[in-house]
Amino acid sequence: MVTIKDIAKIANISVTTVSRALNDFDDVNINTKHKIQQIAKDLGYFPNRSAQSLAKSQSQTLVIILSGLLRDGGKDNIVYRTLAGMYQYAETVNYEVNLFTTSSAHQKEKSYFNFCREHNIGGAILQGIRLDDLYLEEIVNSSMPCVLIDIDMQGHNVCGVSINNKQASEDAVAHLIKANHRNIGMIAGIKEAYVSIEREKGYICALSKVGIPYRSEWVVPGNFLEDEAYKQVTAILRRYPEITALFCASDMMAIGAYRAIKDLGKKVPEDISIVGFDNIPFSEHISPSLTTIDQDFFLMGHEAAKELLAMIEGKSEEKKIVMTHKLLDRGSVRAI
Amino acid sequence: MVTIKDIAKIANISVTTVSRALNDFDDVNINTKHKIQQIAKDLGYFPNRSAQSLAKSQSQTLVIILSGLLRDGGKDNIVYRTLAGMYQYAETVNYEVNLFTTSSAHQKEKSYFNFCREHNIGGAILQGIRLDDLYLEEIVNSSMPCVLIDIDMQGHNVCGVSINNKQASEDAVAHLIKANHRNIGMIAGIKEAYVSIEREKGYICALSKVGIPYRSEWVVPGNFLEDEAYKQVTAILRRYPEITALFCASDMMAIGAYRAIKDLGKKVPEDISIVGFDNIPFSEHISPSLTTIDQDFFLMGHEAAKELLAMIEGKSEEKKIVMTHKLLDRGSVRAI
DNA sequence: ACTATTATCCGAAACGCTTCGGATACTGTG
DNA sequence: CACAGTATCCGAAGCGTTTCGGATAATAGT
Repeated sequence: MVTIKDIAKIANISVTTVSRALNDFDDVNINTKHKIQQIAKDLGYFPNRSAQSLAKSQSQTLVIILSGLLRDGGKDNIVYRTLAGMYQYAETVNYEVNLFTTSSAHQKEKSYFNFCREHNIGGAILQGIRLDDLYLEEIVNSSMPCVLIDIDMQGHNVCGVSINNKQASEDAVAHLIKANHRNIGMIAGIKEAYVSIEREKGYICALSKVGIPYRSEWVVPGNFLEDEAYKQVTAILRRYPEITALFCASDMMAIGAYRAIKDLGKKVPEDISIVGFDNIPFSEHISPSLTTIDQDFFLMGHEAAKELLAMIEGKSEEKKIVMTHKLLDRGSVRAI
Repeated sequence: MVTIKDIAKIANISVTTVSRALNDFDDVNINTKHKIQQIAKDLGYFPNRSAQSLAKSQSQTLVIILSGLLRDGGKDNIVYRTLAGMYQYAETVNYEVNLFTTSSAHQKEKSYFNFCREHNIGGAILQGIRLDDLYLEEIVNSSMPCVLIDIDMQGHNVCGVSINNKQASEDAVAHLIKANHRNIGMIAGIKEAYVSIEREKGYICALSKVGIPYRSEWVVPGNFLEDEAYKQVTAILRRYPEITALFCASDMMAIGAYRAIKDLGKKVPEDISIVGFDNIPFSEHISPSLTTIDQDFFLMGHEAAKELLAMIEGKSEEKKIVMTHKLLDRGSVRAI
C-alpha cells in the first residue's frame, strides 16, 4: 500500500506538505503541489479512508437507516429508488453511503446513534422506521443531524421529508367521490407508521367534506402487505356488499385487493373501483392499470441526502421538506 | 466519545488489557474481563471502526460493486434481493456491507480495486458488471478475493456464483417445444453480459436437439429493457407472423413483449406463447401470469457473501457455485 | 528450595492521516 | 537598513485501536 510517506520520501518533502498539497491547501507552492500530485498519481496513491476518518474524527459518509432488507420485501421498489436518489446526490459531493438496517440494530443491541458514533458519521437518513421504534427517539434527540423520511418529529438538527400524505389521501378519495362513489372503504397501513395515520386522516377528511358519514368498520388494516390486504378485502366485501370503491394506502395492498376481488368473482373497476398509493412500477402494468398517488422516491432520497449534507455542514436548520405528489388517473376507477 | 482509554482509567488497568478483554482474548483474567466488559457497557462504549480498521489494516466489511443504482432501474428487484441476501449473511458474521457503483467508479476514475484498497477491504462481490467493463479484469487479476455473480472468469481468489444459464434457457425453450411450438423467437439481453451469451447458447441448443433449424434473424436484442423489447417484438412479429412463441431472456423484456403483443391486437398465450427469465415479483401478477425461469437472488447474494468470507479467511479456494433454477409453469404458454 | 511453567498484565510502537504552532526565507515598505 | 508581512514549508502530537515483546507474580514440578 502506498502511503503519504512514500510520496514524501520520493518528493523529498515533509508528510505535512504532502497532505496539504493533496488536500489542495493554498499554503503550498503551486509547483510543489503539482509535483506531489503527479507523484501520487504515478504511484497510484489513494488515501486510506480509515486513517482519514480517524484523524479528522469524521468520515465523508452518510448513512441510511432502513427498517430492514427483507427477503420478500422491496417489491414496491421504494427502498431501491430512495437509495438511488441518495447515491446520486452523494456521488456529486464525493460522499459515500452506508446502509444500516434496524433488524441488525436490534440484533446487535446497538442503537442507530451508536452505529453512527462508531463510524464517525456526521448524520443519518432514516426511512421506513416505525413510530414505536425504540431507537427513533434517541437519534432524534441526539444532536446528530438526521433527516426523517415519512416521519414528522421535531428536534434539534432534525429535518423531515415527505409528501403531504393527508392531502394526497384526500385527493385520492375525492377522486372516487367525483366518480359518484359514496360507499368507499379503506385498506389502511400499519398503525405504527406516520404515513398511515395521515392517510387515514385524509380519507376521513375527504368524506366529511362532502357529508358522507365515516364508518370505522369500513377501514381495515392491511399492514401494507399484499396478503393481508387480500384477506381484509375479501372479508369486507363479503360483509358489506354495498361498498363500491376501495382506497388502498399502498399499491402493494391494491394488488392484494385486485386478487381478492377477482377471487370473489367481481371485477375492477366494473364492480369495485380502486385507488392505490405510491405508484410502484408495476401499478401501470397490472390490468386494469391502477389509479394511484405518485410519489417520487428517487427525488425524495436525493433531497434527503442534500438536506442532510447541508445540516452536517451547518448550512441548514431543522425544517420540513414537502414533496409534491400527483394523482395518476388510470384504469381502476369507474364512474357510477 | 468514550474510548478504550476511559475504560482503562476507570478500571485502573492498561489499555492493552482493556483491548484484549473486549476482544475476548484468553490471556486476561475472567474477573477483570467481566469487570471491563461491565464498565464498557455502563459507559456505552462502542469501538471506533476507523481506528480498528486502521490498526488491523483490515475492516470487517464486504463490498458489493453494482453496475449502478439507476433512477429507473431496479424494477426487477434483482439488486434488492441480492443485497438482502448479502446483508443477511453479513449480519450473522458481524460484517458490514458497503455499496459501490460502477457509475461512481467511472466518475471518480477510481477502480474497484482502489476503492477496496482505500477502505482496507478484504474482498468484493461484483454483480451486474458487464464483460467489457474496464475494471473487471483488474480486480479479477488482483489477489483480492472476489466473487462474481453471473460472470464466468478464472483467477486467483476468484469465485463465481450463478445458475446454469445455458441449461435454464434450454429448459425454457424445451418447454415451448413440448407445447408443440416450432417457430420460436428469442429476445436476447445485452451482448456484453455473460448471461446473455449463455442464454442464447441454451436457446440454440434446445432447438438443435430436436432438429429445428436456427434462424439468427429470429433472435433480436432487447438489452434487458422493457421498451427495447417492446420495439423489437413489435418488429419481429410484424415481419415474421409465423412465429408462435417467444423466449425472453428476462422478465422485464417479457413484459415489454406482452405490451407489444397486445398493441398488435394479439393475445398471450392464444396467439403468442411467452417464456421469461428471472421470476421477478410481478411476473405472477401480470395477466396472464408469466411462465418463467426462477432464480433465487436472495440465496445467491447470501451464498456469494458466505463464499467471499470464506475466501477472505483463507478457507476457500476459487470455485464455481452453481445455484439451482426451476421452470415455473404458469399461464403464458399454450400448447398448439 | 529452586527452577520451569503458566496466568496475567503492561509499555510502547504502529496503522496513515491531519493539524497546530511555529520556522525560514523572501518581499516590499518607510 | 530595519521591519512587518507573506509565501512556503515542517516537526511533532494526536486520532483510537491493536499487537509485539516482554515483565511480574503465582503455581507446579523435582
